[in-house]
Amino acid sequence: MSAAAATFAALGEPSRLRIVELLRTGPRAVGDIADALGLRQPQVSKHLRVLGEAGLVRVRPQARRRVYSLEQDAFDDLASWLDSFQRVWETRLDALGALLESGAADLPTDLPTDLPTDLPPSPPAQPGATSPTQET
Amino acid sequence: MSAAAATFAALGEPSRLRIVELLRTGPRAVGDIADALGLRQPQVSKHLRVLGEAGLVRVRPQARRRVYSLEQDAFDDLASWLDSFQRVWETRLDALGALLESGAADLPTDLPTDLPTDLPPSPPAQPGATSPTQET
DNA sequence: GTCACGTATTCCCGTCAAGGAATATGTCGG
DNA sequence: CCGACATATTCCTTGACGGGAATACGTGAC
Repeated sequence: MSAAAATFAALGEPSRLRIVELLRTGPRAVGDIADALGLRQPQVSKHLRVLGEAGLVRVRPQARRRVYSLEQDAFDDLASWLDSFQRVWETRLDALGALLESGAADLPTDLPTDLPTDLPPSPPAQPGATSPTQET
Repeated sequence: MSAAAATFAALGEPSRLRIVELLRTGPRAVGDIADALGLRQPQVSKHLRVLGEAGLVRVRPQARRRVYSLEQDAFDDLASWLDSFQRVWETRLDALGALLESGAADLPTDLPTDLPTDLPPSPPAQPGATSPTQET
């Protein structure tokens, strides 16, 4: 599994995502995380293990406690992965614009000129609103 | 499950991530995706459904085919989610800078850029690497 | 050494999701 | 209407994952 997929899989678990978002406010020990999120300590340890294997957190033993913090590099990698998508839109829109300006009204039929507009009755899902997915 | 978690979960499946990365090069019909990735058509349809419910792709019926393309909004949302993490580092670095300027500043400029509770400078973290536990 | 504390690991179990195969739905051409 | 093509859906099985409970490990205090 690609590293990116492992990263996404780790973040795809709600409890783990909450842990990551909590650590966004600063490093925390295992017990503190469990307390803050209302989770049990063993589950938190398990989740932290997965997050660690995905390179998302690092641990620093401090006396008897183990303080976890976010691993910046992982988020940098995520950002550059995302960047490779941002450029897609720009490139495609530029290409479309150039094509239109060049007087090419005879667009090939297989040219995807379908960026904007119509959306068939399918996924209204968007972060920030609950998806119509069958959620238990 | 938060919408962000659903998005990450969708991308956390290797085949789905490959589909998304393929669609980065432009819209594709289901059969073309299956052919390009060496997957079977029903599985591709299932994955596309999940991606659609996560708001990551949209579909445009075109004759007998259904052409899928990336949904830009989902990636914008991901980017802003990531930004909220980037600011963490900046904030801390700013705080560090402010601290230096505020008078305690006779420190060398090559001060290790550590977080609130000092970090040893050694981030070999690459996605797909090892656990954070100190392998002794 | 012994104990208490914090954390990691193990085992068990229920659930869920992914792949395979078969089939249903939908759409176009004749 | 019918057949061919493209895609979606269903059923089934199996493996992985998450939570609960109990326990092992490591470290500091006495």
